Amino acid sequence: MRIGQLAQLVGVETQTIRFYEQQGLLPPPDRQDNGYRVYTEKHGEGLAFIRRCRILGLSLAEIHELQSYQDDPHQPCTAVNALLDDHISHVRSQITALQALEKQLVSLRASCNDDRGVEACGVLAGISEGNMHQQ
Amino acid sequence: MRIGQLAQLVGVETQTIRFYEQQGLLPPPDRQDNGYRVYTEKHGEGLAFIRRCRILGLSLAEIHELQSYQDDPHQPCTAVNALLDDHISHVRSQITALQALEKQLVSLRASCNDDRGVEACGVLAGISEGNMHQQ
DNA sequence: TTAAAACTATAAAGCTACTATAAGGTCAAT
DNA sequence: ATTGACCTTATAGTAGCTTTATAGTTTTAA
Ligand SMILES: [Zn+2]
Ligand SMILES: [Zn+2]
Ligand SMILES: [Zn+2]
Ligand SMILES: [Zn+2]
Repeated sequence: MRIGQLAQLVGVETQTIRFYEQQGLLPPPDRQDNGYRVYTEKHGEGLAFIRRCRILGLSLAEIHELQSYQDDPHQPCTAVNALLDDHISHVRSQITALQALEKQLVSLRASCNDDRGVEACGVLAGISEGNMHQQ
Repeated sequence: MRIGQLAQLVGVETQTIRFYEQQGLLPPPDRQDNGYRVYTEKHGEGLAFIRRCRILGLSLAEIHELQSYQDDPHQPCTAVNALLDDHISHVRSQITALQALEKQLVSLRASCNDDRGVEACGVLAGISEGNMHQQ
């Protein structure tokens, strides 16, 4: 299986596959005589794993860490679960920050309707005056 | 006023000020004979405006757009308000996506307790099996 | 058969919004 | 005279790819 087929199978671009290989997330495959990469099903599974992790918002570093646990299956899975717990709290704090931001933006937006000139725009005035309530 | 004083006044690093100048967000100040930048109060206001926009999550491109409106004060402010509306919807869709993600992560986490080996870890199994419900 | 289309390879740059480092010039005080 | 604080430019690094450039290979079609 060549790189294009693998890419289509998993739904990634070929460059992305090369990039993961370069980053050490995907093992370097064998090469044909012409230098073309040849992939096996294992590579497909590995790549799909990476993609699912990315969809879950995990960073490449976190994925790398997960892979190191996979390579050592007799360890207790405490570290895996802890990694996920950490990531969940990342996500939660992002949500909290964005919600505070949304509130601020909505109140700023409420300070203007569309029937004004830029010089009287409540939004621009609100930003310029700097009476922003820090979270 | 030199760059260090301006930086301290607004609470930014000096490199950030030079960066904004390079990006066309802050007008190039006059220079002393020795090449040092000399800033006025106007620059201070401009820089503070940029920083407040950044705190509101606006991109440098969006800030640039806002500045172009400021330079043309007789236009109606429809575009300003529209920019903010767009940004609010950016933020809202990010929140929605993150909330869906959080749900997925929490349910994945619930599939494992800490008292297993990596080979039986519900989290790793959940990712590997790929039975993830796409949002 | 040959020429174009499609695929592969590497290397390097671009994206965002800075931050950090290097190597050096300027200035006040000691 | 030299230390230290400040300023200058240029360059590289961050994350996770995407895009571009350049070139070699394979497949398909005329
Ligand atoms: Zn994380
Ligand atoms: Zn307005
Ligand atoms: Zn925006
Ligand atoms: Zn587990």
